[in-house]
Amino acid sequence: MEFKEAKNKFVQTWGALGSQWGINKTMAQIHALLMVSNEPVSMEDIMEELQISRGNASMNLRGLMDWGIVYKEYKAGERKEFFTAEKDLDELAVKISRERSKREIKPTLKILKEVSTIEAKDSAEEKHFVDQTTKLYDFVLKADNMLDKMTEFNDNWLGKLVIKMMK
Amino acid sequence: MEFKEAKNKFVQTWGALGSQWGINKTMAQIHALLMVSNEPVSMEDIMEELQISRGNASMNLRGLMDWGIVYKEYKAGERKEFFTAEKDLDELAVKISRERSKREIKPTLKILKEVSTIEAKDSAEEKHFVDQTTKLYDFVLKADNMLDKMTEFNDNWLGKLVIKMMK
DNA sequence: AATAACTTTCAATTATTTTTGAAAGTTTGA
DNA sequence: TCAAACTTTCAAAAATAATTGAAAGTTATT
Repeated sequence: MEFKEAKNKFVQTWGALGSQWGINKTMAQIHALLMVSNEPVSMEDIMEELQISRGNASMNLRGLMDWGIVYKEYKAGERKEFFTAEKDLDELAVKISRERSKREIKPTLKILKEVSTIEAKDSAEEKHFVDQTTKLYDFVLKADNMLDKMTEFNDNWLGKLVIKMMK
Repeated sequence: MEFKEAKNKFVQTWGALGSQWGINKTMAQIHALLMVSNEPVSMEDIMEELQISRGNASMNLRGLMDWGIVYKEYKAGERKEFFTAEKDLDELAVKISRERSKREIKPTLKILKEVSTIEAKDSAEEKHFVDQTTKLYDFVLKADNMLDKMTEFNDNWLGKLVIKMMK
């Protein structure tokens, strides 16, 4: 396999994966493209490589910057903007975890707290509901704390964690 | 908040969460409904509670059974089928992890292996591509192994893990 | 202050995904 | 073997999400 083919394959694969994880395909593809680029890429080049419109490129780049995993860069003497991706994978994982926690887990916890604290009358049905949603609340809270802990490590936490787990 | 309202809120929330994670809304809602039901639910009842068609219920129930997180049950003397969800949350997490590994991570690893082993000529661009995809391969492989380890614990692995991490 | 070089926005279009419902399929029991 | 009581399938319709492209917006330069 030659370079161009490999690069394309990687971008396509990462894009497909993105859509399974609630990130849109183009956004994931742009991210993939930037991750494997050794230097900042202009919007023009992104449009060209992925065959997408200016509007599409602009919106998805913004999305990636909102996630904190893509940065704008300016080159001296050049008027246009260039983009780079976070390339450190531990850092990438940390940012994605934090963002998902903020966007999804925290709001879910709030709802779980609410629904699990209704006054369960004596019916088995209601008791089970309260019991199950309480367990779910505890579980999700614990999972979220785990993510927090991981961001504390930060330096190769995944490697350290795997070692700990094997003991 | 009264029971019916709480139950509905929970089902809606879980459904919305599902769509962010690549699982469709109805599938997640059915799962939510079954999780908080203290006894098996018929397809008829699911259709009624979620206001969905027979075809939709049938297909999504099958999807949930393919994930191994919903089971069919038969009641003596009754002709129709009933459904229950896996209610043990550790078990649920293990099943979802295993399935995602099989469906998404393993195929991705295969591609990453392929593209990271092209012969990088001497251009900085190609070198960076090989370097970055290799790192990604290692990272994803490690993450996948971590999931495997977690399934070994199985009994409240999440709690144990959090304790370990705090040390 | 005018213009050139760029980026962002958003209504309309296009593509994708989900849902429906009726026909076909299956199983049980008389 | 027939029919009743179910479930599954799948083509068409509906709903949702992504994309386009041109106009509006912004910023730097002369």
